Amino acid sequence: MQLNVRFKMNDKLYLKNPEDSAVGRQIVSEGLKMINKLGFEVFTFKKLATEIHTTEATIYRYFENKHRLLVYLMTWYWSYLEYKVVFSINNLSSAEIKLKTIIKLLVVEPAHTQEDQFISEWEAYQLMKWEGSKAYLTRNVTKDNKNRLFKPYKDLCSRISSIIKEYNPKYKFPNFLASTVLEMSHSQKFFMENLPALTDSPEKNDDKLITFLQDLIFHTLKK
Amino acid sequence: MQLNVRFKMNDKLYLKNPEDSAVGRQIVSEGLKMINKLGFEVFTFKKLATEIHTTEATIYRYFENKHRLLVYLMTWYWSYLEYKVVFSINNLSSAEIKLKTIIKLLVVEPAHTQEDQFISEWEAYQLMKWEGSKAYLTRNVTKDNKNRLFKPYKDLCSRISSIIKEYNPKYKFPNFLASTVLEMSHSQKFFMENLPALTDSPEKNDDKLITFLQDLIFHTLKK
DNA sequence: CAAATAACAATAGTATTACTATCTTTTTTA
DNA sequence: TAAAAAAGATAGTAATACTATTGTTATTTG
Repeated sequence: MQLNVRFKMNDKLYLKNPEDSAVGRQIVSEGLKMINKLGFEVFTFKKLATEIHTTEATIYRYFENKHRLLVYLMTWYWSYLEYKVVFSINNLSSAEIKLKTIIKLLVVEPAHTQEDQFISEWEAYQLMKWEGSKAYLTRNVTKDNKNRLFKPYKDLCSRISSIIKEYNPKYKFPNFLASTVLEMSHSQKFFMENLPALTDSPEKNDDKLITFLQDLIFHTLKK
Repeated sequence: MQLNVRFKMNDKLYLKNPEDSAVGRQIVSEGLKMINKLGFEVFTFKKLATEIHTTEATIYRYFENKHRLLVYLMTWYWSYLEYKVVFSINNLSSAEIKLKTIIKLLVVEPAHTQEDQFISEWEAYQLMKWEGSKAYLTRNVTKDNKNRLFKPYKDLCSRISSIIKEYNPKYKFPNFLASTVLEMSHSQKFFMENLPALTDSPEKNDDKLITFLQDLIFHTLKK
């Protein structure tokens, strides 16, 4: 089975929908790869234009600036993660198993092989790890938030939050806990790979992080 | 009592020690304020030079680029936090009370009044909240880390980690937990103020965040 | 099928950024 | 008080982050 997911993207994210044309799709998919390769600060529309044999002007017809492209990509990934979460816990009846499944899903790096999707899952995962928080750590958060650009992130968070409530309806801080797990599943991986002294897993050992997060969640939610 | 703290800064952080001259100190203290005002991306050395009535060239004699200034400031703040942590738990014998004290210290915004220090604590706290992770989320992490630029952050983390171990010597993930608390004490505050849907505290209510983090830590460390 | 229209390429141009270089003046220190 | 160091003044460059214009090529629609 070769599944191909698409999400309805907020139209404030772009000037012209990149999904509607070949160039548009290239801007998004190659842009993602290039941001990962160079880092967001070094990435420019000029470089991307050269890479995909188009012009800067063309890219600017799709995205207002490179930050919008970043938010577009992150938004796609958050939606994708919510989809994966929903899919993975489908038919599971125990909230405990649901939460365990979600943590694994968040921590484990997706496979890199044969990805012929519009947006590469593996690349999106790398982006989350390295540039994810830059989507909201700007002076435009409030405006962007009003434009509902972070809705997919909030939806993902509240999806996890509701399972936390399912597990322990009396727990007072399901959103804090959900966003903590979400944030930490990515940033602790960054630490493991780049600043291992901040972690307890010097090698790329996902199991320890999974155990840590599961412990954290279930001890906290103990009834 | 008017205490004035100074830390030995890593000399890889600057080209010329800004503490040694009036302009240097202005670059640091006004630079901090300006980054907070404009946001790191919009901040430039040119603008800072105009503000403090000096030239770009002069600033470049102190710092290689604006990212180095950011790391300098963050490094100062991490050292300062460690100092505050050590100071605040001095004479406390119970590891539990130590951890509770530290969480409060991390979460509560410092007072803004009459700060005649070289670096304003309140401004540094804002910087941590808005730009903190940008210090390490770059393609230079590894190099910067080799130059020991993140040592103060690691020291702060391991300081907390050792109290966690003191509280429960059998706990397997003291570093994960310490860095989680450290990161979350700042980024959940950012969420509370800017993306409250991700939290359980719509108003600026520190108590809830403090309770959440204390719960998190003590349930996790339950023997 | 022709005409209209939208999309894209090509090109040019501007203000700002992120620097480097050089020379002069001022301040510090020996 | 002379030498050295720091700062100021000024200039310049390559790259960035855009905007605008015009011509060309697809695509849509009447």
